[in-house]
Amino acid sequence: MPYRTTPKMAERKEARRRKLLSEAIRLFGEHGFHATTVPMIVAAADSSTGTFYLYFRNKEDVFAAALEWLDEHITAAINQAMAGAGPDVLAHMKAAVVGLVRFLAEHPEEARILIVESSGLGQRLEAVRRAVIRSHTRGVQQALAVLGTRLPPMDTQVVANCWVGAVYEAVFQWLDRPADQRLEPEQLAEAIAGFNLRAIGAVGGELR
Amino acid sequence: MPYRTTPKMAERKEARRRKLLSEAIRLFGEHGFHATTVPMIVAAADSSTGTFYLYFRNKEDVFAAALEWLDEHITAAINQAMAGAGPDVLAHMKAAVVGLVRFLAEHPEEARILIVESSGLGQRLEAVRRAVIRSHTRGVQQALAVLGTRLPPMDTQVVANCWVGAVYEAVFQWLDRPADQRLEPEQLAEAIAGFNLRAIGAVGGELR
Amino acid sequence: MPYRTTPKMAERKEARRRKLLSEAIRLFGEHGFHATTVPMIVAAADSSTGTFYLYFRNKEDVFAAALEWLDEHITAAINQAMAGAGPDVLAHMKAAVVGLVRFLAEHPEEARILIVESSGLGQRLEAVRRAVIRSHTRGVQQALAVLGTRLPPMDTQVVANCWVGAVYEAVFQWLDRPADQRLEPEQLAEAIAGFNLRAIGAVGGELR
Amino acid sequence: MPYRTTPKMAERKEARRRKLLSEAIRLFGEHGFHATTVPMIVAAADSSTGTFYLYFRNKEDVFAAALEWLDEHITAAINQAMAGAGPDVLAHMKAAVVGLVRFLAEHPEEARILIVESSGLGQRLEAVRRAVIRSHTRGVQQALAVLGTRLPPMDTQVVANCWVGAVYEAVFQWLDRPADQRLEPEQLAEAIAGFNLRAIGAVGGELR
DNA sequence: GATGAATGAGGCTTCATTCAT
DNA sequence: CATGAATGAAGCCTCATTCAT
Repeated sequence: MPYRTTPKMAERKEARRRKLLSEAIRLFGEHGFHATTVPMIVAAADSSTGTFYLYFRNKEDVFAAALEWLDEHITAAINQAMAGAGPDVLAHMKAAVVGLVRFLAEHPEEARILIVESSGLGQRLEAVRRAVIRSHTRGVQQALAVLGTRLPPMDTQVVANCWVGAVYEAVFQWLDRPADQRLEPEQLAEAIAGFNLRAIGAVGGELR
Repeated sequence: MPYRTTPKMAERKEARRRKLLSEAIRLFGEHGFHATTVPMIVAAADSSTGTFYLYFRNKEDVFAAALEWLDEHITAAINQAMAGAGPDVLAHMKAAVVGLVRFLAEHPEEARILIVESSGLGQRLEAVRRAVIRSHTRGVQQALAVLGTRLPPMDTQVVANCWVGAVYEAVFQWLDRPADQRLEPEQLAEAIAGFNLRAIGAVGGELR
Repeated sequence: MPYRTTPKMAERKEARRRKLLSEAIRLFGEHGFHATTVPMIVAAADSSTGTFYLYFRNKEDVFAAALEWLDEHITAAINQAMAGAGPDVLAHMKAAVVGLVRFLAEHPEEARILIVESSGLGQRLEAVRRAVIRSHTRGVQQALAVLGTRLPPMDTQVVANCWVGAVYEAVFQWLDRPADQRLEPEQLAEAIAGFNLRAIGAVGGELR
Repeated sequence: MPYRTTPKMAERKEARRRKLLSEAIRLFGEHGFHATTVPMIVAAADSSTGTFYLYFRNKEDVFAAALEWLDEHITAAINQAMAGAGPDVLAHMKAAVVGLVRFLAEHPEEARILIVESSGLGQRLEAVRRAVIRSHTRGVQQALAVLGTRLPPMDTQVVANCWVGAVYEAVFQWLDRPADQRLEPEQLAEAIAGFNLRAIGAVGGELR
């Protein structure tokens, strides 16, 4: 008699996949793509090689899934932060920075997969990784476009890259220090946002 | 007749080492640490594996040497740029940015070893890589210290990181575009320097 | 109410087994033993791994069943062909060849499991495969024994092997050509039978 | 000082390769392609995995080399046998059979790689394997062409396949028996040659 | 009976490093 | 000094088989 897949089984399947993915994210963040082995991942997830390949086509695939996960969560964190920021574009931009910094600060291990590795992953993965950062860059660029002529004259492409680079580098260096020597995340966010806002000509929340 | 090491021999030795190192830098930049193999390096340098290990303890060692080479040249480029900048600190800082950007733009392949995947090397190499960037950060921080109270209130640690992050990210994204879609290096440098200077409160070459 | 195995259930069971087996035969013929995986078989048969192991002990088992199936059908085809051949032994032998060739030509995919890679299965399967061919060889040998002294002097053992080898090789090479470049099966059978009959000294349907 | 590759080294290299290849041939013949593992080969050759991949691109490559080796030696054996056979075409054909049978009988382990495996090796290998047998078939066909109208009417394509199939099957079945129950190789060769010659209408060394 | 998720042994292959020549 | 053949540890991945549902 044709038994069907029970909802319980589907749940367990999903749970397994999530476990594998979350351990993979952690390990990729800690050791990078190459130094993280499939055996390491399955051991951390209390699973087995076979199971791993049941859920992911290969090691690259799980790395891509990790980046995707990160992308979604970063985007959500930024959107949520912006949602509470009122109508002003500058306030939005600041909120986005604060949301991003807060997220990165609260998920240090996951965040590290954005720095820890770069090319040498085959074109495919590097492209995905770049896309994550590039999507923020685009957001910044759009905001700058809205501000338009009120800005000092500047190349918005370059400025957007500077903006994003400033955020990530500041956060990563912050993550690199021992936890007891770190600023409060809020202060960090404030400092970075201040830097960037001044860089586009805003003073005291106003473009002057 | 007892051999002596003639100057000529020493020259040849040095030349061989340089050849190996320069090919290694190029290949690391192109493919990353893991995807670059020792056989690839020695083939490119018309040498042999045995000889490679005569000049470098191992693959990490040559990567470290590559980073060191890059550090020296970047530092030299910056210092040279600053040397022609007059007495003003702000002018110095701008000159440093311009010098750095110009160097990275002129040595794209070598520059890439700073972003290119290098993890899973034990902490050691990653630390070296960080050190290169950190040394610029320190330079920026010192300059900021000199400007002292004339600056808007800001955490100089964070600001220095933002400053450096802005430079590198903007340059790397610039390198990522097809050559015919790039700004002129000078314009790029100008845009980045403008971003950073505004971010520390400078307007029109003056701290407002 | 106590269950009894209804005839209908037994039918369905048998049908399932047949489906699995026939798909397995097809796939083994197409890809060989190793390149055919259990998942491939169950997918082709719209079944599941679990069910597969309900009907077959393991992958070797289904291959053995495939060979057995082929043996039975080949034997039946030969017997049927011989049944219509009148009393003459030579006519019987010719009819057997024709029947075999016709069957192989009409079931090319199934026939291929006799040539297709099947080794590395322990001796067991290879032995089964050999047995199929050997049984024809025995048939030939018995016929030769009946003809006895009317034959030219020859080692019947060797001759029987030659006879069978000639049939299979000719058919397999025939199967290897594109369908539009093949002789008609009847002509093929005629040619092979002629070869073999001449080889045992028969000319014009008579032992010279 | 640029040491050159000494002749002694080249010798050793060649010896290593030969050792690996000959052990591979033996093992392939014994167990077939799939059941023969690279570790098995290197262990038998007192070598190491790394060395194996120094001489062969992969496992398929060494199998191809094995087939090539066999092809060369079979061809040589046949040619040598034919060289001493006088001017008559029939005598040549008989000599070829005798030469082939003798070679296969004297190299039973190597010969087995021609039967033991077939498709499922990727197209490439199967093609190579087929080519070995097909080249004999072509030789037979050419000889038949020379005999031309003196032959009974027959499809030379089919006949050539029968001819070759008869030889191989008879030899392989012969190899399958325990050594003490085998005919003498010369008698075997004689019997097979007799079968084939009669099959093309030759009686007593003459086409009648 | 039927299902398919889970397992893990074991295969192939790469490449940093050594050492005899 | 220079060479490159040899090594083997270790990684990725497949797939036959089991068993809880």
